Amino acid sequence: MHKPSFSNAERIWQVVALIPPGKISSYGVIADLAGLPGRARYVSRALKLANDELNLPWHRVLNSQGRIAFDKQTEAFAEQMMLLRLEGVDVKNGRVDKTQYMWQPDMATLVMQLSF
DNA sequence: AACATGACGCGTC
DNA sequence: GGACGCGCCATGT
Repeated sequence: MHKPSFSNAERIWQVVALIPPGKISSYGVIADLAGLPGRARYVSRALKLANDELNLPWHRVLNSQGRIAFDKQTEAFAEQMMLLRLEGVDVKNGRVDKTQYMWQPDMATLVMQLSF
């Protein structure tokens, strides 16, 4: 077997980087798109591990209910809500309307944009 | 090798 | 809605 070109974390980062401004996705969906079904938890871990200089749009990743995953009273929560609002996403009570904002990428385009 | 971590998801009550 | 249990598993120590 060949050594994989990218680690699981790197693949997750690649997918997150594709979420367009004004749209959101979820940990579970990102895991699926990265070829890691059932590993939503690893997406959160990978985001925590990511270098700031990657400039990932981490704020566009919410939980499966469209809610910000951080506790309401944390700095991270406030920052994520601010970043989302800056790009026009309506956040109410730490939650966004998934039917309105969920990123629904075209598969063919997605495949072309990913390196793995 | 064993163990804890992790910004999760889903079903059930 | 909320609380709880369980599945998930790469990574770091």
